[in-house]
Amino acid sequence: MSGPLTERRQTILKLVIQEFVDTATPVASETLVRKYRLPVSPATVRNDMAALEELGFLTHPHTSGGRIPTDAGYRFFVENLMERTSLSPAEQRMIRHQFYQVRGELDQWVQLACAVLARTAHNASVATAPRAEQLRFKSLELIAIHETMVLAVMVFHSGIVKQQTLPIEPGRTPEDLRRAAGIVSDLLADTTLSRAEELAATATLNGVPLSDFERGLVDLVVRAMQAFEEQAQEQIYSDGLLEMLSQPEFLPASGRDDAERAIERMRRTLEILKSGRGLSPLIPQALASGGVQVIIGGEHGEDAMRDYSVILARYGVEGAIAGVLGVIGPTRMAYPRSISTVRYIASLMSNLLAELYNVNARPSEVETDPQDDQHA
Amino acid sequence: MSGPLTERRQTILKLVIQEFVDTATPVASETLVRKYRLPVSPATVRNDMAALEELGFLTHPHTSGGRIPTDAGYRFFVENLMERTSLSPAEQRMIRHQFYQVRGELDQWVQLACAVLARTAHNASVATAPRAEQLRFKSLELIAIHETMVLAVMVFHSGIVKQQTLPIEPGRTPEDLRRAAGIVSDLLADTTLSRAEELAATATLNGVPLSDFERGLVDLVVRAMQAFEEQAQEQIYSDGLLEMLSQPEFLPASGRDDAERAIERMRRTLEILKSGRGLSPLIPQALASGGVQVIIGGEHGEDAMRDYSVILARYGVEGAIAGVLGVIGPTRMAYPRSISTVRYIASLMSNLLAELYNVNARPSEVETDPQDDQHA
DNA sequence: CCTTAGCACTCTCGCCTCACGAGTGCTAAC
DNA sequence: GTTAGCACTCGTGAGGCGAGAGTGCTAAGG
Repeated sequence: MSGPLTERRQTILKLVIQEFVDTATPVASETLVRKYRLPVSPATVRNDMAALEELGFLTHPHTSGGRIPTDAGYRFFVENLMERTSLSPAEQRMIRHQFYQVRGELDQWVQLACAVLARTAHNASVATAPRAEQLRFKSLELIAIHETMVLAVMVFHSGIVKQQTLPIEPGRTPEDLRRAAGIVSDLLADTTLSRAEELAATATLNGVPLSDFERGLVDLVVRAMQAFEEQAQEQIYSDGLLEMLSQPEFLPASGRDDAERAIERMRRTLEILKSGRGLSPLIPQALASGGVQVIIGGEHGEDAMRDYSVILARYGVEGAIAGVLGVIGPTRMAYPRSISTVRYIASLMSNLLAELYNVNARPSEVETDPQDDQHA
Repeated sequence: MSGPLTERRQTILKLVIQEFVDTATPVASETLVRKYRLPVSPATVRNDMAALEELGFLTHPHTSGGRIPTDAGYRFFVENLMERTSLSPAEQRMIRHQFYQVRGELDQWVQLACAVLARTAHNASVATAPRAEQLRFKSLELIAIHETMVLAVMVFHSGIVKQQTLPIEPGRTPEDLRRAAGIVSDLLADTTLSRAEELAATATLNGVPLSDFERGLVDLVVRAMQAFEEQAQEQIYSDGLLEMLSQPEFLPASGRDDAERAIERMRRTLEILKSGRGLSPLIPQALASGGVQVIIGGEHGEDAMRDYSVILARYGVEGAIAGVLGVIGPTRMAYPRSISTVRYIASLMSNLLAELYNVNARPSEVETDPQDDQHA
C-alpha cells in the first residue's frame, strides 16, 4: 500500500525537511507547492506525503496542521538527500584566525572550539579535552613560589601538563629542587602508570635509595597519574546554551501546556549539558570511529535525548592523542551546516595538534575531507 | 498618615519576608496569624501591612492576593531584622573537606568555590579568579615537549602561572633551554610590566646583548604580561544555573502570560551569567570594600538585574592577591543563609591563599567574622 | 487611640463554550 | 497517475462565568 519511494517523493521529503528546519512549524502541502513552485498540485503532494508517512519518514502531530519529519526521515535525509557542503572560505578564514590568536595556549583550544562551534552552528556545542591514549610521564619541574611552597609541573608525553602546589620545608635551594626534580624525572621517565607504581614501591634509582623528599615527589606523580586514569568519563565542556535556547523549540508556541513543556525541555537540556548524562556514552563511540557521527533523536536509546540530535567528530593525532567535539541541538537542525562545521573544526584542531607534535604537519589551510563519514 | 515603624510592624515585615521566601507566593494576613500564632487579629495585621506598604517596604501585585516585599523591604530586613547566622559546623566541615581534596590544585579552587556556593545557597554562584594587585614576574622555565616544541611556564609573584607552547628550531639541548630560561629569568626577575617593557627594549643583561632566542623569550613574557593587564574585565566563572532555575520564579505559576515571562526571565538570566553584563560593574566595587556586599534588585541601576539580588565578598590576601565570589538569585532569596555561605567560603579561600603565601597562616578551622559587612 | 468583627468589593484562576481557520483525507472526474 | 472539490478534524484564541482568596473600609468595642 505504501508504494515506492519515487524520485518526487524524495524531493518532497527533502523539501519538507528544509522547510521545517527553516520555519519550525509543520509544513502543509500547499505551502510546499507555492514556495518551491512544484509542477504538481497540492493534492498530489498530499498523496506523496501520505506515502512518506506510511514509510515512516513523516508524521503529523494532529490530523490537521501539516507534516513534520520523523527521526527516520532525518536519517534518510542525512544519508541520501543532503548535499555535502563546506563552510564558506570566508567563514573558514574567520575561524582559523580565531585559533591563530590563541596559538600556543593549548588549554584554550577546547574552549575556543566550543565557542566557535556554537556560534557557527547556532546550537550548543560540546567537546572533551584531548586525552592521551596512554599516559606516559615525561618530566617534572619544580618552581619555587616562596620558601615553603613549590609549584610542581608535571609534563607527560602528548604534551598534557598538570600543575600542583606543594608545601616543602624551608631551606631548600633552587639547586636542591632542580636535583630532586631531575632524579625523579630520570626515575620515572617514559613510564606508564603501572610501571611508575612499581618504581615507586622500590624507591631506588640505580640502586641508590631515594630521599624522603624525592619519594614524596614520586608519590605525587603517581597520584596524579592515577587520578588521570581513574577519571573514567571525560569531562565535557560545552558552550552555546543560549544559542540553542533561542531556537523556537524553546519558545512557548501557544497555550499554557506548551509553555510548561518548553520550560521543562529547557531544564532537561541544561541537565544534559551539565551532567553529560546521555552524552557520555556517545564519546567512546565517537573516539573509536573516524569521520563524523550523526545521532538523531532517540536512535541510541537514551530517552533523555529523544528530542535532540548530536553530531560528533573525533579530533586529534592518530596513535597519540584524541578528543571529541560536536554539536547538540533539537532534531530539527540544519544538518548540512552543522556537519560541515563539526568536520571543519575537528580537522582544524587535528592539524593544530599535529603541528604541535610535529607529525604529519600539513598546513591547516585546506579542509581535509574524510572519504566517508560514519553514521550511527 | 503612614505611621511609625513600630516593633510589631517590624516583626510583621520580617515574617512576611520569611514566609514569602519560603513559599514564593504573596502572603496573606490570615496566613501570618495562623502560622506564627500572632496575638492579634488578621485585621490588625492588615492595618500594619498597609502602613508598611505606605512606608515602601511591601507591595501587592493585585488588589487581592497578599503582600510581597519590595527591594526596600528586603534592604531593611537585611540591615536591621535579619539575625546573623553561620553555617552549621557539619556544613562547614563538609565544605572544608571538599577543598582539602583539591589542595594544591590551585586552578580548581575557583571552580570548586562556585560549585559549593551554588549547592549550599541553592542559587547560582559567580567568582573571579584571584588576581594579583600588580603582576610581577618571577621566573621562566622551558620544558621540551619534543625537538621543535617547548612549553614555556611563566611564574609570577602571587603564584599565578601561565603556560604557553612555543615552536623552536631543532637542535637545542635541555642545557641550552635551561640557560636561556635562566638568563631571561635573571633579566626580568621581580619586574612589573612597564619595567619589563623597558628591559625588553634594551635587550641586554649586564651589558651582554641577548641572543635572538632569548629576545624571543623576553617578548613572550612581555606579551603575556600585557595580555594579562589588558584583560580589563575579569572573566566571571559561574555555576549552579540549574540550582537557580529550579526556583519557583522560573516556573510558570499559571496562565500563558506568566509562562512566557518565565522563559524570558530564564533567557535573561543565562545572558547575565554568560556575559557578565550587569555583573561586571559590581566586581571592582566588591574588590575595593571588605565585608559582604548585598545588592538587592534594581538598587544599582542596572535594569537587567532588577529581579535579582547579588551577594558578593572579596577573598584573597591583603596587598597580594584578591578575587570576588558570590551568589546571585531572585530577590526572593534566603539572605541569611546566602550571606553566611558567601562569608564562610570567602574566608576559607582567603585562609587557603594565605597558607599558600605563607603569610598570616592561621588555621582555616574557624570562620573569621569581619566586624561589619558593607551594604550597597 | 488601638484593636477587632463584619462585609462588600476586586481580581485572579480555572473551566467551559464557541467560532474560526488551517490542512488533511477521501472521492470522483480527468 | 493527477487533480478539483468537499466534508471532516482539531488546535487556537476569545469570551464568559463561578468560585475563592484577600483586601479595604466601616463601625463597634476595649
